[in-house]
Amino acid sequence: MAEKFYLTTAIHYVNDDPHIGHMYENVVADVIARHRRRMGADVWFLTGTDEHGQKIERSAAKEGISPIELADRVVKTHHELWKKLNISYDDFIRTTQSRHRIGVFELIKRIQERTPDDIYLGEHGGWYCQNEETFVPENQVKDKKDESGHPVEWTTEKNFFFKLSRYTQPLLEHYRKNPGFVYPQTRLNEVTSFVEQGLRDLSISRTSIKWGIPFPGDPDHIIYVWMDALTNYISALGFGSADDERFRHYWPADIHLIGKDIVRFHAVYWPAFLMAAGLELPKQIVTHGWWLRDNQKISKSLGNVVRPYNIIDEFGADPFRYFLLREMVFGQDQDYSDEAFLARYNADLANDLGNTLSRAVKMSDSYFGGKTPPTSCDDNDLLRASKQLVPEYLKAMDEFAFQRALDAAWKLLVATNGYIVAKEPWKKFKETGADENLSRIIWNALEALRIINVMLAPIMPTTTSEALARLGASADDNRLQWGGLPNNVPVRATDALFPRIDIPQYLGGTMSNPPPIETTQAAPPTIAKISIDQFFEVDLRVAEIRAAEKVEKSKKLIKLTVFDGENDRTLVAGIATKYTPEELVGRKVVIVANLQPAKLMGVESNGMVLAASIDGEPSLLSVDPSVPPGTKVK
RNA sequence: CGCGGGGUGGAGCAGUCUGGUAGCUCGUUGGGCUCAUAACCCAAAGGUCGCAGGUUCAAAUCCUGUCCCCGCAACCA
Repeated sequence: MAEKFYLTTAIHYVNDDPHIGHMYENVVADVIARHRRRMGADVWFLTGTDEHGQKIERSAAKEGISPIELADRVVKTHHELWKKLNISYDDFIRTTQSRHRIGVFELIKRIQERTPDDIYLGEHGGWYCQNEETFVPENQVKDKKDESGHPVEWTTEKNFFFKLSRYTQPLLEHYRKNPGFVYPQTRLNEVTSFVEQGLRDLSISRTSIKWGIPFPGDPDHIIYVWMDALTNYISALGFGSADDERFRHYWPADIHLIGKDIVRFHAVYWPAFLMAAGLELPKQIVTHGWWLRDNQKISKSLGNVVRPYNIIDEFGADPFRYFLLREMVFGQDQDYSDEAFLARYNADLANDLGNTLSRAVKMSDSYFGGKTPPTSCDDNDLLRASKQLVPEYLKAMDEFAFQRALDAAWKLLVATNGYIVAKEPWKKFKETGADENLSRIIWNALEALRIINVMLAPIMPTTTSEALARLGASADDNRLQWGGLPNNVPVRATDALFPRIDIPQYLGGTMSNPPPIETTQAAPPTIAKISIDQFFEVDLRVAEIRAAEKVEKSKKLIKLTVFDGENDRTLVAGIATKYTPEELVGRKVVIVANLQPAKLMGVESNGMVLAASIDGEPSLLSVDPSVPPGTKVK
């Protein structure tokens, strides 16, 4: 009986098309799944989508469609992409499916039965916006207004709560006993110190949201994000349904693969829910890093979302999959660029892998009548190299160190190239013909390439099948031991597997032309026209800076005392990245004098200093020194 | 003292947990080969591993302090 192996990705939120981060996560999961499968495990690989919540509700409303219509549309792009990327998932869960709802109900029921006071009705306080009919997250509230300027009020509502606080000690205990529970270790340390500060109970329902799963027995309440989303890992297995055989077989999960940003929910909330319900905990939560663009986090608002569909379309899934795993040190963040991809493609895939395959196959083809050589060999340098490198490769694969795994494969590849040069088979063919010695040499090179391609198969499933077939092995060969290549079977010498690419030409000419990167630009904000009267509502004046000091513990803020012609007033400006307090004193600036006061880092600011902003860098508007303070600006 | 990540040859990065001659890819220079995708092979130049202390026979690696960069959180009025 094969060992079961249950692997999940996070479910992806459907408010937008997937980007490189989602792609990376699913590719990594797929590589793990394929590797385990061919090592004989009984793998169940789950991915899916998170479709509930306010954002979806609102995006859909904006487009004038129902939430489910929006979700259906985005899910379609997910499916298409995963097909394109060869993601071999066994199941795809959507949180809008009835099986998911059944699973969530069952989880809540189990918690209520087991520890009745773990879920209770309590009061939740937050900033509520009348216009949007919703609670606004704390960080989007400024001066009692939300991001779009609507007034918000501190409001309380009745919510269901989960008694997370009760699980502080049990969780810490679990971390202590299972140091591998979160990988890598630094993430577990992070979680541990968070839990050590003590946990607060968790609000698990909202009455202000419509789009979601109603709370059992109280349909005014909608089950809130994490209680809903996390449950997908068991609802997909049929948890709570009549047919829960899969749940009984595959649960607990062997690996939840997630991004490092949601480790808290998976390592704290999720195990707490499961403990409360009396269910087994997942064995391991594996966290990966982020893809960055120009060393910045990818975000929609920055408009630097990377969606390299052009790369995938042009080069196919395999080179892209290879790049994702080779370029990133698992767990760390990594910068993305098309140039880096192209460099890897040419150097590793075209020059090394493709070219070596090509030269070896062509020699076999022409020296041995289109077939693999008649004589095998079980004592040579390449055999010894493979005996050392294959275990290294396997160890790295088990540790999610894909970069090292690929390194091991490439060492064997480089050794093969070196072997060919050292043995000079072309010379031997001219001198002595296709004798036994030559047969061994070519066979060794082909056999090493067979093993290399078997190593690479989980990462590049399509091209390695093709390569194995060209070598005379079977396309689904998965034997990592030396000696698997048959004699006297046809090889296929044909076109290049990874044709070299002319990088400057691909990037469209000179360096002065920045390469086309597939990004979605943030839509240019459309600013409504205002009347001149509206403009005059803004009281712009010249003011002189009398004093300036940095605001304590702040990075950007400088507290200014300015003379506006009548009074000294205090205002706070976010310009510390560019200006020191000393150089500001005595300077004349333009201020907005009738702005509502606001508190920033505890300092009240009465007005605003005008500055031009270049990529977030402020540059103060200067005024002719002869202009006296208090002068109106229009 | 908010939390975390990073500082290693020209560029990009491994290596740090489990101290022991500093490694990979790209780039540069010289040579070789011509089977192969103007590719491949060999060799060379290039690093006081941010800085300062400490532990040790031995420190990129462990400890202490310090500087700089980047995220997150809190402040861009």
